[in-house]
Formats: sequence, C-alpha cells, structure tokens
Amino acid sequence: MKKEDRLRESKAIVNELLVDIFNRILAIEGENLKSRGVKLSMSEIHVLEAITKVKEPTMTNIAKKLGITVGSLTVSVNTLYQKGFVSRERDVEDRRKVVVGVLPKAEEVLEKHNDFHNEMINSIFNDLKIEEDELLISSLKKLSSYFINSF
Amino acid sequence: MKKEDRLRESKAIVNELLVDIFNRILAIEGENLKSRGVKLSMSEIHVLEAITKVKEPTMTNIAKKLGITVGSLTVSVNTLYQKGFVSRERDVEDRRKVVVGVLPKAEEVLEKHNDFHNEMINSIFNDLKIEEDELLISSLKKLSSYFINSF
DNA sequence: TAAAATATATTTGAAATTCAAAGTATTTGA
DNA sequence: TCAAATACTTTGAATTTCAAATATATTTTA
Repeated sequence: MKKEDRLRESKAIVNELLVDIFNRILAIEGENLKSRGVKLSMSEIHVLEAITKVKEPTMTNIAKKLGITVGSLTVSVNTLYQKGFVSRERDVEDRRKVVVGVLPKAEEVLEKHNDFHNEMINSIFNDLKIEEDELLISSLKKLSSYFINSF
Repeated sequence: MKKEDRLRESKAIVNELLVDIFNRILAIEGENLKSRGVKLSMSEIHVLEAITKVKEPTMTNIAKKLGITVGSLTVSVNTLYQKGFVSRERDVEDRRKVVVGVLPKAEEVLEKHNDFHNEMINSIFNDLKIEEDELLISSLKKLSSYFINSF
C-alpha cells in the first residue's frame, strides 16, 4: 500500500473512532445501568460523576466540568436532591456558592457504573492484547491531552 | 514504574479517552457548524449523514443506522423535508417503504461538516506526528472494530 | 462607605429530542 | 383470500437543555 493511502486510511480510522463509536457509548452505558436496576439516566450519572471529580464542587464548577449552563444544572440537581442522591449547602466562606456532595445512595450507583467501565476496559485490553504496547499508550495519552487542551 | 502500574495507567487513559473526551465532541462539532452559518442541529446533521451512508435509505434502515426508533426519525425527517434538505418518496417496488434522499442544500452542509472533521483529524496527526506509527494505527483499527462488533 | 459592578445560583417558559403506543397502508404467506 | 407481518406516521409524554429574568451575596470603585 502507498504511503499516502496508509495515511488516509489511518485518518479515516481515527475519525471513525472519534465519531461513530463514541456516539454509541452513552446508549451502551445506559442499557447496562438499567440492567443493573439503576433508575437514573446517563445525564444524571454524569452529574454525579462530575460532583466527585471536580475539586470544589460548587454549581458553577460542576456545570463547567459538564459543559452545560448553571441553570440546567440547577434543574438536574433539584431532582437528584429530591430523590436523595445529593446533599446541598451554602458555602460558609462565600454564601453565594452552593456546595454539592454525593450521598451513599449515589455512591452505590457510581460504583456500579465504575464496574461497567472497568469490565469494558479489561475486556478491550484482554481481547486486543495491548497491555505491553508502550507506543500505543503514549500516543493515546497524547491524543487524550490534545482534546483536553485544544477545546 | 512497575508493570502493574503501567497497565493501570494505560487502562485509565483509554477509559478517559472513551468517556471524558467523546462527551465533548458533539458540542465541539455543533459550535463549529454554527460558526459556519449552519442552522441545523447536530442530530439533524447525523440524520443527513446516515441517509448518505446507508445502502438503501428507507426509514427503517436509516433509523437502525442511527440507533433511534423509526417514529423519532419520522419526526426529524418531517422538519428536514419542510426545510428543504431532504427528498422523500414511496418505493415503487414496495409501497410501504419510504426512500429518503439528501438535496443540494444538505450536501452543502455535509461538506462543511466534513471539512471540519478533516481539519480536526489533520491537526491531531500533525501535532502528534503519528502518521508513521503503524502499531498505533493497527491497534486503533482493532479498537474500532471491537466496538463495532461487540455491542 | 455607599453605589455600582460582578459573581453565584434559581426559576421559568420554550425548544429539541426521543420514546412508546396506537393507527394506517401495503405486502406476504399459509 | 385473509390474517399476520412489515413499514411508516401520528400523538402525547418525558427528558434535557437553554436563555432570560430574578434574587442574593460579594467585590470594586468613586
């Protein structure tokens, strides 16, 4: 195969990976959670995840992490609070801020979600036998940081 | 670094790539289209793309490609038809089927969308200098087919 | 310090997306 | 032929999200 053709093919594969495949992951995750008896939607799961990942979990910081408006987040946190998944209190230092936290009920769900991710990743690694591929890993690391920093 | 730690790190990176990053691609694409004066939503773009990609573009085939119900697709095609982006006609062989096609107005939009994808991919390849990395490409190819076939 | 500007969050009304269920028309096959 | 299967549309409801308006608290500035 010619060099240009290889390059073109490579680009097509990365493009496919980034677009076609990733579109399905949400649905796959959602179905998995439903099968494990979790009643929350994926977007609610994402809110819970973001709360645990962000350093100072105020409404603004969580919304930024999620890429949604603070208004949208308020709507979502309202129902999560109602259902008993999150705590919510004013910051004592700066009373404009609301600090959100996940309650045990949420941790249970997040654990299930995390289990699924681990299974998925392990299955990929086993099937593809890529654990020893240093070059792949370092390239993926670059690819990952590229997305984090570029947009 | 120990072997187990390297493995753990590798898995974390793939997980991050599959989860954190893909969540943003839709929004990134949407913003880009808006900046190019395109009035359609990403979900409408996906419908148009699916129409061009599927072999026999009937409602059922297009919906299957998209992973949505035929009812949802009908709603979307209704507005795309109204706005003059797609054609719509009964199959002469089997009059239950509706064959959908993209009109010039849609091709224009798809071209812009495609331009963006190419720019994104080219910029990744240039920055990372990975075009010669055969191993990466073959692994990504496996990763890609893994997702296509496993779910 | 008091007023103005800024920052944080909530509420509300509307739009978009999607689904499930019910309904219509056409084709298939027993 | 006619009952079942297939292809599609319509409808009503749920979810998600946003923008704009509103409310408070804090910081800046005049």
